Amino acid sequence: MRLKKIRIMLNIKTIENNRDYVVSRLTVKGFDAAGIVDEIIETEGTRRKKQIELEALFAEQNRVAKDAGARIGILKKEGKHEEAETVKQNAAEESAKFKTKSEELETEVACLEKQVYDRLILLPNLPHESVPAGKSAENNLVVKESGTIPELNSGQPHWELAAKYGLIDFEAGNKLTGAGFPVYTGKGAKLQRALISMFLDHNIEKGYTEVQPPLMINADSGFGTGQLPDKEGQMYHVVADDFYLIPTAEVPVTNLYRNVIVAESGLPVKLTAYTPCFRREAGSYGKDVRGLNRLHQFDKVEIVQITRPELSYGALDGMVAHVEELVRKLELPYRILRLCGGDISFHSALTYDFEVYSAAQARWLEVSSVSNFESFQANRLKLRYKTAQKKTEILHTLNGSSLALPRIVAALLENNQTDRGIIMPEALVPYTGFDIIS
RNA sequence: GGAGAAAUGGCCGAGUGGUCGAAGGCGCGCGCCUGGAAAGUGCGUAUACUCCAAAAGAGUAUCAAGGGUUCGAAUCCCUUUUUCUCCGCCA
Repeated sequence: MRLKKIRIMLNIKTIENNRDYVVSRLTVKGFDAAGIVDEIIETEGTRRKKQIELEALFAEQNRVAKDAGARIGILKKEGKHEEAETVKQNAAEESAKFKTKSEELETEVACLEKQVYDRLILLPNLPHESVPAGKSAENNLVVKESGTIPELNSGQPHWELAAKYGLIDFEAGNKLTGAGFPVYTGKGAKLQRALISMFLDHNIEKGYTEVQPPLMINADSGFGTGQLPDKEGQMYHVVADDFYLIPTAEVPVTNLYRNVIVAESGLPVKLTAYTPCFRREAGSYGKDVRGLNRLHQFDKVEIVQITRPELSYGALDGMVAHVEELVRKLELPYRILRLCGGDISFHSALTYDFEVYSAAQARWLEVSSVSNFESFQANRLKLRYKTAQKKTEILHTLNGSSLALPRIVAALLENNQTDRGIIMPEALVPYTGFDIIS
């Protein structure tokens, strides 16, 4: 007998038991869920009823087959083949009574199941209570601002500085691939490597284990962390083998724990990974894509944590503090935002963004995004843990950038430019091997 | 890329159409034995979902994944994936 397992994406139970709460929370994200939620609850109710009926039919069929099987086994051993044949035919007849009905029900259940599933994946994660209301980035809440914004007399933007000092060749990237794929050269290349090493060391020091994951993932992984199906167009798709280029290390690293039941003693899981990230960024334009501001390929060091549900917000605070420390080491003026409902991502419950000030462009640039996904990803991933009492419980996943390189480089170049050249922050010098770019 | 072999529970490993959700062993848990331990010995040891107020109990599904044949599939057939051996290619 075959019955497809229901793929629990989100907790249907949560939706059923807290219908109004779910709907009202999702309005914070500007999402009108009432219709979908009601459909889910209704369809799921029907599905469950049919499912119970179906299982009862299967039980009958199994009973018939098992009884017959037991008798046939004995008869055959005794060499009574004719009697065995009779038992066989009786079983076939008896079973036929249930067959038609169960096949019909089976189709029906599969259909209902798909209906529920199709609607379930449309629902974003519920935002945390502290997520401010608001439609766009303007409504994000600045929770902290720190550092001094340098006063430049004749500040050049980073793309000019990059050309002046021979750090980045955007033209060459255009030739090799296309816009958004820069070529780093000389001290520019070394600076990349230095930042990556510094960031990784900082994370390792704080108990994160370094991982080097694949840069391509399959569809299951894309689904597990929520890139699929709703963000399909943002990933590069390798058609010949049906792989996707990772948009962030979060995807392969978190998916290490897809379909895993972790022992409670193994928690929290803390991983860090450096990878290039590939994003199609369809629909971007203007000053947002100038220079390093928005690229199709960029470098990022990521941190991922997996914790027990009751500890996830403590872990989120810890990660924010951790990233803040790193930004301070770079001596960049920064601010921390709590994203409002309209700006927070589909799968996040609470997100803090870090922005550094880019002096020559006179604007804030996002360099890190630290989020708690609560059980949203874990549900998709089927990521759970065993309690000391041997109960299986869902986990929470979190991740953050620590840090994304391009805009850090942009800010470093712009903010630290002097007549003599670009001064490196002290903490970075052991990694670059030079203290000034001139 | 070609040819062959294989995939079984936490691990090892038996099982080629029927009393099989799966022998046996290891590991693990709880007892007994012991002054204590080891050895020995007894019992128990997968996951998900559902029914039930809950417990007890029961049902369904799962032997790489998906599909098929059959009254009945770990076992037969098809597809896919992965692993091993040989050949080819290669950093």
